[in-house]
Amino acid sequence: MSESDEVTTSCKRGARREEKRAKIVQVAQRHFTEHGFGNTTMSAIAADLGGSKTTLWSYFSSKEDLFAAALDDWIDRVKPVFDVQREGTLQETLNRYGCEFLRQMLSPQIQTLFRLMIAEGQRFPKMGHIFYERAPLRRQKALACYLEWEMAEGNFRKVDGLRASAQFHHLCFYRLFMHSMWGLEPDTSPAAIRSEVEEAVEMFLFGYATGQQHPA
Amino acid sequence: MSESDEVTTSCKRGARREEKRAKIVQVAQRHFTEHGFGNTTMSAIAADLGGSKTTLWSYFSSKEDLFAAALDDWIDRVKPVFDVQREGTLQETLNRYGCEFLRQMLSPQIQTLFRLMIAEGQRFPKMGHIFYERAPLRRQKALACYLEWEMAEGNFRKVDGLRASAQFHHLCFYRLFMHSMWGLEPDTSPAAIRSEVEEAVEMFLFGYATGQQHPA
DNA sequence: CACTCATCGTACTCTCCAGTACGATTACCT
DNA sequence: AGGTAATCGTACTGGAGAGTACGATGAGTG
Repeated sequence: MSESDEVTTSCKRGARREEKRAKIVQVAQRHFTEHGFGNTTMSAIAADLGGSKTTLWSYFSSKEDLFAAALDDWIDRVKPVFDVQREGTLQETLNRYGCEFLRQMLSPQIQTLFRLMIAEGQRFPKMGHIFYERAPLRRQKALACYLEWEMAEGNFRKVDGLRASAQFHHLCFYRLFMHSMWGLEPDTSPAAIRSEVEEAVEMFLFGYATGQQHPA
Repeated sequence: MSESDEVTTSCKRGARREEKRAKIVQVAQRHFTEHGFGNTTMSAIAADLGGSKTTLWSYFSSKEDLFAAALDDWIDRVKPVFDVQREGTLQETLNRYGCEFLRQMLSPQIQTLFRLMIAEGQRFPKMGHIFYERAPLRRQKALACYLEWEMAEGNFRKVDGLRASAQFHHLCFYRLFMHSMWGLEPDTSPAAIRSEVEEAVEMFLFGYATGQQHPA
């Protein structure tokens, strides 16, 4: 967004400006993610920076501008391990991947990000798209890719890989995740995570019906 | 909460007070669910009521008080059709139930309720518990009851009914629901709903693995 | 009728906070 | 050195909105 503004005539000035901007965004991020949009004040950010408000406004012309920049940067930074380590059976791989995924989703950072996206989503319609494409969709594509490989190997029914991938993610995380969002303080120990994911994987692969075969 | 305060010495006065209170809560509810907590003003509620601000504060001593009351009442009122109509096969029943469920979840009211729960959840820690028990949990129990019946009939693997129920609900609604939350404006036509639920049901019952039987 | 409680309207205080004005200071650049 | 951009601190404006004060008007009760 701000790299290619124009050829920076001076070197140190331009560099400092970038640095400062980054620092502002970083501080703003902390405030926004700790208190949300409404309860964060520009004055507090300026004070925290040690600088003056004037300077703040010379970088971002409004609070919403700053928020957008902070969220942008945050989303860029949230690049958790999307990789699917293809070791062992399909079942083993899904278990391993699922546990790692769920563990990440239960981290405070991700919780806060979701909370912000949902709470302020109305105010920034574009944010939703950006967020969705960079985080959940990217994830789902990565797993879909793996699932399609397993389809080719003959270990997985031939279905829409992306949808199956989304289904798997939802199965793994929404129960504990939403409980956590609602303040129910669910058990998020490694053992609980493992159990949650195991149930999901088993159902995902084998289903619950008895005495019948796949319709397809 | 306010029924058993004390024996109302006068009859008409007490009755009117209850009525008025209910009306206030109702109006407040509309405002809160339409604009959220932060963007709702007490003055607007008073104006909408036709009454004066003084009266408002004679019923609720603060904005947060009123919000709590409104949410309380709302949660009481959210009693969508939890019943599972047991007609046709397991598959048919799940499809019918799932579609109705998803349809309800995509309504603006439910969306807003979730948004409020998540956004203001920090401010009202108790709310999360109340909400969870009255809405999602109640739902999941209703379906779990049906699933356990199907287990007894031999059509469903013998597993934890509540967890399976939760899994089914999550499979059905989270994809479209969250897309809608993020402002992605997904297709929510009856056809799209049907398709989403069909995929969920099929996976739920039969799984995706090929060439193997249930491990249990 | 006398009394009381609820309500009303209006105008007010108080606080918080985004955003601005302005003059002074400190880098950097040529 | 002299010019220029960025920065600083402080004090201000302006608006929004929670909550209050107060005097007036009814309606219900005894």
